[in-house]
Amino acid sequence: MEYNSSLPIYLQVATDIKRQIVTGRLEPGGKLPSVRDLAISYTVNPNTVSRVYRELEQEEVCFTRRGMGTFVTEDAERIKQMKEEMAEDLVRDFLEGMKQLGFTPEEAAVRLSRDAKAEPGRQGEANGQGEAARGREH
Amino acid sequence: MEYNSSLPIYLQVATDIKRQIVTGRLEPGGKLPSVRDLAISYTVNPNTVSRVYRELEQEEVCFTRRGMGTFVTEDAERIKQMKEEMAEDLVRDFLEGMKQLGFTPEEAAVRLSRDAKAEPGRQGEANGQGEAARGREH
Amino acid sequence: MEYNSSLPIYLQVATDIKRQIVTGRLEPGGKLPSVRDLAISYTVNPNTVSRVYRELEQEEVCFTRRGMGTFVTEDAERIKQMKEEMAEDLVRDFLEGMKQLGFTPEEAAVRLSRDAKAEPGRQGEANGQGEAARGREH
Amino acid sequence: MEYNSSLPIYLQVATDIKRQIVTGRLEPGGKLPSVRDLAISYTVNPNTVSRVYRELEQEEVCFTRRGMGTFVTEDAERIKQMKEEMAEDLVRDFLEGMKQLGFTPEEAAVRLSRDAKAEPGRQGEANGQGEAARGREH
DNA sequence: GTGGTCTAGACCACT
DNA sequence: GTGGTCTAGACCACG
Repeated sequence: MEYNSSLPIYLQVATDIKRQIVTGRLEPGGKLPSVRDLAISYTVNPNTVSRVYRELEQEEVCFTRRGMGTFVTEDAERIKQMKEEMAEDLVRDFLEGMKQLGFTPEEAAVRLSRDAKAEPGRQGEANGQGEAARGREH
Repeated sequence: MEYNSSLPIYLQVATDIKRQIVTGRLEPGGKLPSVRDLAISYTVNPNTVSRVYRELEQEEVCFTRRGMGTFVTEDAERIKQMKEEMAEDLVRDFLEGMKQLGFTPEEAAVRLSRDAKAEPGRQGEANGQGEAARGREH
Repeated sequence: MEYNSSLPIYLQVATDIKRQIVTGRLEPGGKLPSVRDLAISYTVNPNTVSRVYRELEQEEVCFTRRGMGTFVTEDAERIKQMKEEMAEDLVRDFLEGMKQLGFTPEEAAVRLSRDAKAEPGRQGEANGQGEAARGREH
Repeated sequence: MEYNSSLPIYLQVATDIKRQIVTGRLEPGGKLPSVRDLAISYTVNPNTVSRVYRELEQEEVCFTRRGMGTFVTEDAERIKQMKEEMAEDLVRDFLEGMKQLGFTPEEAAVRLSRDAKAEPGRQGEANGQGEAARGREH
């Protein structure tokens, strides 16, 4: 994962976790790594991971059982909803950017459709793993 | 303009200027503010603005006449081309983000078309002014 | 190296580096001195050296790896091409100077051939070292 | 004339005068402009022009008659000799530059001959006038 | 006035 | 350790 200094690290990590959840790499009800392990794999401070889990809990994406660990929500509907929200954010940002270039939403959509065809979907390749723990010291 | 600490300020300012050029708020051949004036309006150091103008020159978007000032290129073709490039970048970033959520380009395009219709183009509003100098301490 | 105040120092240093590259004193792919070291050896500010390296990168003579350093391009063809460009510049300047004295290019060539014979080539001596850091106060 | 800040202005002006003499634009025995007029046409300080004339006198290119003005030497041989010297300087600088690029004098001569043919002599055009008084304040 | 160059010194991200 | 960015302030050449 690449870090973007514009956002607090904990939010960037949280987004990365959420992506793994909405794409099914992390299964509903599945156990998340321990705070300590996740801290190591992302090369961040354990306190930061704690904050990540707190954030995810607040968004009702995860839940914690004392002594057991942190788990992905079992609410498939909530996961689907979250995927929607994240997609909406991307759409909104894209349209905003295009607007700043002088394109109307319709023009943006036309353009995207054209380009999307040029670069057809390769679903299998879409969510490669292995970009997990590229760190940053803390 | 909002600053995003992930990108060097000089590139963010450069992008802002380019947006004003591609949307026609700055006319081909028109004079850009002086280094010092732009430094004041963006609340950055004059050296930073120099770097912005140097960057824009390198991209052949502007040209400089010593003692006269810095000007928007008169090459309308270049401006059009730049607008294309900037739009391509947004499209690429959007598709990449959607891909990370598990959407194929086709799915992304479908979704965008749907949302674009929901929020129809308001051409008149597209190029709002007035978001000039929101500062940054120094 | 002797400084000639007519040209910005960063270009003079850049030219010096390029000379070392085209003559093979600096090898393709080889590491250049760090910004700080070069700043010391030329007795200039590190920012000036940064600008030198930026310039060389723009000319595709060098490339940079963050945290690793700056390196000579591995593209031998580019180096050869650059040597041609630099030679062309010298030829052009020479012919221009002779023209201002009233010599045609042919006359200039004849004269040069005569003088070149008088001072025959000493290939071994051509790439003398040891003219490194002759300073400049700061 | 373009000024080159690497050299004292008086030497740059002197060189310009000498070029006009060796190319015949200023005739042997001819009168040079007054200090005051030359100062105006070059936009420099009259003291600077005085120094120019002093320099030219010392090189025996000009002579001064009190109350009459400054004149080009009538010694055609001296003029021819000076042209030689100036050409020699150019040749030497060119060969030095090529040597720094790794070319032997022979190689430099070969290259120049080739390029000189590519850009054949246009003697009539060689010494255009009209680039006299492009100034510089003082 | 304009932009261009240079210095000094700071802080950051990356390895 | 590496280079990249930014600031502050100085001086210069050009018009």
